[in-house]
Amino acid sequence: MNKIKLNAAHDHDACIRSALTRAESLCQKRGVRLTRLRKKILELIWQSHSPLGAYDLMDLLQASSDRERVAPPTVYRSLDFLLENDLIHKVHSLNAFVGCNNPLHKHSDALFICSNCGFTDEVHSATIQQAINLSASQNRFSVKSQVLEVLGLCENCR
Amino acid sequence: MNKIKLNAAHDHDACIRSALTRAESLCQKRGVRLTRLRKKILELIWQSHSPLGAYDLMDLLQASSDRERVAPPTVYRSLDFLLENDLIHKVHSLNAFVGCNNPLHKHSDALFICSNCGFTDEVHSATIQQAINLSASQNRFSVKSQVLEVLGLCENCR
DNA sequence: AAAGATATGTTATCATATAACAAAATTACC
DNA sequence: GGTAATTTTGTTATATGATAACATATCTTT
Repeated sequence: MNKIKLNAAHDHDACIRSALTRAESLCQKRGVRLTRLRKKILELIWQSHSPLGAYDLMDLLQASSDRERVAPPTVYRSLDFLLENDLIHKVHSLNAFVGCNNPLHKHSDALFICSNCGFTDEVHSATIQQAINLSASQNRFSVKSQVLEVLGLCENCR
Repeated sequence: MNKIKLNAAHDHDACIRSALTRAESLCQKRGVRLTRLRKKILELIWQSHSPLGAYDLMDLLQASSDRERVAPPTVYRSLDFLLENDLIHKVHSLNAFVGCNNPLHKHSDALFICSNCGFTDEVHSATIQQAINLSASQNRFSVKSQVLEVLGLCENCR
């Protein structure tokens, strides 16, 4: 995917800052620790604003700090922490991770991922959820979790 | 996941047979070749009726035939063929593959996957699709493809 | 039967993710 | 403040999933 083309409506710096601020307060509220490493990784994910693989993150960490290259377990542990605390999502179809917009909601949102620029939008739609729940109940299926990843072109790239 | 508990409504042998028959005629119609290997792999996938990983398939192939263990590229090439011809789906959240029910439709269906027995049901819901399309258009996003995987408990396991 | 095309075999390697244990940092408690 | 307990990070090795590149075999057409 190419570098993201920021659109006018999207102040990316503000977006990153607010995501980090929300993460801080959420972790404080939950009594968990957003350590320097975890925060750095979350920041890198938001800076990209497009799905990043764990090994991409390892490269970025090495580049952004003057530190040694961290090993896979280090980055995966931070990713696990961020996942558990709803601060990021895993994009299964890409083996990659993106920032989560609304970590406060127990959400099962749709991810709209631009295959050109990588811009990823997390959308909560009650309509989609109702449709899935209806289909589940018609098939006598009880839903525990779900993955909805939509690939296509964002407003700027289409 | 455990062995699948077949329910009364599901005649598994007939299910496999009909899937293979449909695959045969579809390939004939399309002028592509359902070779012995590809057919065997498709059969193994349907026998399981639950998502199988590529390496699981390698094991099963070895066990079911008296042949040597096939190497990864061999099985992945067959899987690619089956994917291209809409005979199977990839379950991204499990890195696994399941048989496709309706290979004739250009479909983007929901997969309901039982996390207990692995039974996987492919459901086409116009309601879900409409909801996704609506949400996409509201976000000025043009959809190319989508992945909807619902994990939970099937009728028998809940 | 030969040539061309398609499919499969083989070896090596890349990409993604985790197990197991050691060291360091943080927190809790006295 | 100092020590124990807990949590986090570092390190090494390895598991798991997937593909590249090239060789051999099989099928198709003539």
